[in-house]
Amino acid sequence: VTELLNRRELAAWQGLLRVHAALTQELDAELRAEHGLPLSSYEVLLLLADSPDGQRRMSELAASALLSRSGLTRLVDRLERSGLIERRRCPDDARGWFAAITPDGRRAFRRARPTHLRGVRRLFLDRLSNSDQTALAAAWERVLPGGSAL
Amino acid sequence: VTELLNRRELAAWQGLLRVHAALTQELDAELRAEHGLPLSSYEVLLLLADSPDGQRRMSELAASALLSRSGLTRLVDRLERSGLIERRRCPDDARGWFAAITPDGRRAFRRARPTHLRGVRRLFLDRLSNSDQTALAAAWERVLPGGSAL
DNA sequence: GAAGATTGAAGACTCAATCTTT
DNA sequence: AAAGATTGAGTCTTCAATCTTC
Repeated sequence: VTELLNRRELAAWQGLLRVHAALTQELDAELRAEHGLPLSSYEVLLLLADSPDGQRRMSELAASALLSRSGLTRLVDRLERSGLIERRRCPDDARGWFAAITPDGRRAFRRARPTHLRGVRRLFLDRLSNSDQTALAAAWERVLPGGSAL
Repeated sequence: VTELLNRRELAAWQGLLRVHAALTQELDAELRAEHGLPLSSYEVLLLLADSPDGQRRMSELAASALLSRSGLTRLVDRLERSGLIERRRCPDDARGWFAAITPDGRRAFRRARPTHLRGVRRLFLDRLSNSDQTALAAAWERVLPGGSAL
């Protein structure tokens, strides 16, 4: 049989799964309860609010938001229906589209951001020392260098 | 405005999201391609194979598998349809049910385990030093003490 | 033919309501 | 009344196929 995981390996791996599940569930629930905004929608608004002109290509956005292309299409559909973003044709390439954040979208993002940041601090960052955080960041860089995909 | 995240905090938090997404997607794809077994199903088989008598209460299993009760009910439905596990009445408490792994389930698990372990090593553990792994394990313990829920 | 984006169909998950037993 | 488990309805996601433009 393939060598099983030892205690240290198991703790490192299973902990990642447990912590991710617990944190994303709780953060998603808080954003929905206080702002009617799922975590996935918040993340797209964040990416757009941080972009020059408040817009990004659909496929770029899919990669950054860790979603499939079709998954992003549906999510943008929902956000467009809510009036938080809008689609714009890409002038240089008629195949392409931008997703652009609207004024309503910026308002919703500004309101939701403190909730999210407080949550991330309370559930995650506040429980870690600075050197814990540095160690985590270094580990992530070794696992996925340069923030690349696999 | 609420204080934004600094570079270190952002790297620690965003890295967790990126690494989790990339790893679970790839591990799930490998298990499906080689054994027709989604990662969530593999995890339930693992929990049962490791249990005395190869069985666990439904609600215990839901908590361990990081799923809602109803989510686990559906997953057990699928695994029962595939013949990999079966439901058994709980003798002490007529409200309760056990999910029990079948001989076919044990075979499927034994075949899939090397694929999964190799994947976890290749994508995650092999890219980290022993002290990285120890640091991660310590961090998880601080974020979710005792492997508890929130 | 390949890339950007969308659609149809299906899978998987959650919440709230329900049923049964304690 | 509370706990274990399931169901119905709705949401979110993906894969494969499709359409359009490069």
